[in-house]
Amino acid sequence: MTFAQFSRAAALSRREIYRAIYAEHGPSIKVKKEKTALKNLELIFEATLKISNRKGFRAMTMRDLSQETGLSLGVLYHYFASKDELLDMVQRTGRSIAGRILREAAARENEPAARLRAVIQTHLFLSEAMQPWFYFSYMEVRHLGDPEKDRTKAAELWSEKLLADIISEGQAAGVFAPVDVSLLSAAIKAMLQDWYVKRGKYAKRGYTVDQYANFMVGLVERFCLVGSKQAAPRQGS
Amino acid sequence: MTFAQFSRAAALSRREIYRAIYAEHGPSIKVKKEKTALKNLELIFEATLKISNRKGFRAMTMRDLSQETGLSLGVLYHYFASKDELLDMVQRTGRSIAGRILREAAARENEPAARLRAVIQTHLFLSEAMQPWFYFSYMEVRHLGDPEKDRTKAAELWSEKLLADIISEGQAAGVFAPVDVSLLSAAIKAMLQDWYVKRGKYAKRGYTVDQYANFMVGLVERFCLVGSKQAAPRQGS
DNA sequence: AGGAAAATAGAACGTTTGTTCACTTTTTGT
DNA sequence: ACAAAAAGTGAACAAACGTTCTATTTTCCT
Repeated sequence: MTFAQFSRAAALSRREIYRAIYAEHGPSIKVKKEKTALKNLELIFEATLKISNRKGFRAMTMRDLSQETGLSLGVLYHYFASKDELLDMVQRTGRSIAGRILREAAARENEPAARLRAVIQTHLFLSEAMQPWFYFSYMEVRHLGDPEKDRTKAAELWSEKLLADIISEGQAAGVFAPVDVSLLSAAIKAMLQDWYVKRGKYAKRGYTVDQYANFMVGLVERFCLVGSKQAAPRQGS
Repeated sequence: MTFAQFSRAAALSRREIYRAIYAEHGPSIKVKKEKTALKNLELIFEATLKISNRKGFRAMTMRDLSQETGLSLGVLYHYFASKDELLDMVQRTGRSIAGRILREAAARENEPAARLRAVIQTHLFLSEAMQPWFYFSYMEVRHLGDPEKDRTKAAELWSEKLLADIISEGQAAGVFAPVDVSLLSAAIKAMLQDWYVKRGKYAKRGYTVDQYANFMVGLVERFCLVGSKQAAPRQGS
């Protein structure tokens, strides 16, 4: 699978995302007309990610947000009750989308090696398509209230366990070598996260997400695939 | 090398660290007697790392810092001119210590495979000994002013280039396979960072830094060492 | 076109923040 | 023991913040 194929397959249109937010947070949002609500929700979320990912959510002021969106302070508070609630909304939305797509990808394959490859690729493609969201979620966990913080950490552990289960299954089937499952899945997660946390670095060096995915899959398979081809791994692409 | 050996070898005594800070920031610090200066500097730095690493430097107030250190607001400002300068001081100190130790470790070995192993181990052991510092530096880059931010990023790229150069050298000597140098050194960095960013996760699972170091070295060597032993990698330790 | 409903604007308010400074307490040198 | 120097205190201040609210503009429906 390539990133281009993934983009076509995954239903990730912006319109739908904001429609889902509007539907879910209906009671909290004091705007009646869907058309203006969607337009402003997109403005607000986009600006929040842009400003926060530059200087941090805590350092972003409501006046920053007002200026960037072109909306007045009063209007902003028609979409959330407080700045903290805005933080929760961004967090929740990203998590629910990411969870859905990852679950679908893991269910599509059966054979352990293929499943492992699919989850790695899908995670990378997803974080590529939603980079600001992933970066935000990663950097702002500390500023969440306890309930939302717990949910975020649980989601991260869930995706790591998804990897661990696949590896364990492969070991039981004899296709993966008996490496330390917990450490290997943690290492895979670390590399997955690096793609969206250090996105700028990879862009500057001219790497595409497809190249990174190929490299990661090669690295992981060469480490734990039993009887992996001993030919030297290829460069980049 | 083990972490215990590293701890004994590296000169990392707290007294010396704060003496260096006091010596370097002499003109900015309005306290004449070295003894009280060192005592309070340690209180301030320790408290800054503790509070900031829980809720972020920006969210830490001077009153938080005053309460945690037991020093009054007025006294705090005898050690730095502003909150931003405190941020810079913490950042600079950690960077200079880390840079010195890494440089020494890289110079000690000659053969590429041994050097690579030494740099990985030293980086891990160092971040283990100074975990709060590393975590702080990683999470608060965004809140630095431009000059200090540039220096921090440069230091990170320097350590990545240190890895890349060792790998390139090993490839030229024929001991490393022709893998993508830039991607491999980036992946190594990602795993090194995961150790101190997710320190709590690994602690909860009962892993020591020595186990993590062995795993990482095994993973990397199995990926790029030409003619690496095909025996299945051992579990954990 | 005109009036009701929805959306928008931004001045104003109370809090919290970083920072200062006149003052008190402690330590030092003789 | 005592003055001078150093260290420490916390009330006070201005700026900046999140949030509210009334007044105004725009949109919608008939």
